[in-house]
Amino acid sequence: MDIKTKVGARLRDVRLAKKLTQEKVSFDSDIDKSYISEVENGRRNISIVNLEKLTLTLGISLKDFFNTTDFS
Amino acid sequence: MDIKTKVGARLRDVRLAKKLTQEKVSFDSDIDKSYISEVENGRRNISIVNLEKLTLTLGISLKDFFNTTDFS
DNA sequence: TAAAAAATTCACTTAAAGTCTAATAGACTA
DNA sequence: TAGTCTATTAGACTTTAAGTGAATTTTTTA
Repeated sequence: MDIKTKVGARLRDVRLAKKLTQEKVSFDSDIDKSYISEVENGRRNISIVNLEKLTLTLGISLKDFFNTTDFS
Repeated sequence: MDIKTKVGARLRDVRLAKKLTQEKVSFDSDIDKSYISEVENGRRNISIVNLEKLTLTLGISLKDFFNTTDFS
C-alpha cells in the first residue's frame, strides 16, 4: 500500500471514529470537500500544511495520527 | 513554530544524528540538494510522498519521525 | 588564511495541488 | 418513490509545490 493510500485510509478511520462527515470536516478545515474525498481514497499527494489542518480538525495530533503499524 | 519549520528542524536533527550531509541525502533520495536545504529551513511545504522518501533515506519510519513532543 | 566541503539563496519552469461548480450515485427513511 | 444525506467524480480553473541550475555564503579543515 502506498503512502497516499495509507494516509487516506487513516484519515477516513479517524473521521468515522468521530462520526464526522466529509462535509463537516471540509467546513471546519476550510479544505474543499471533493479534495477530501480524493485524499481519503489515496488519489492525492497531500502537503504537510493541509495534513496538519485535517488532523487539527479531526482532533488528533500528528504524533498520534502516525502512531500506527501502517507507518512503522 | 509552524509545521513546516517543525518538520524541517526534525529532518535536520535526524540527518545530523546520522552524520549525513544534505548532498548525501540528496543523492540517496533523488531529491535536489537545494530543495532539501529549503525544506530543512522551513521554507517549503513538503508533500507526504517527498517526506516519506526523505524519512526512508534517513532510516526512520514516519511513526518514529513524528513521535516527538513537537508533534503532540 | 586559503582551499575545500557543505549549505543557502534565488530565479525560473512545469507538474500537480487545491478550488469551484455541478452532476451522479448509493443508502436510508418517511 | 420521492426526499434527504453523504460521498464520488468530472472538468475547468487558479495557485503552489516540485524540481533544477548556478551563484553565493558559511563552515570546516589542511
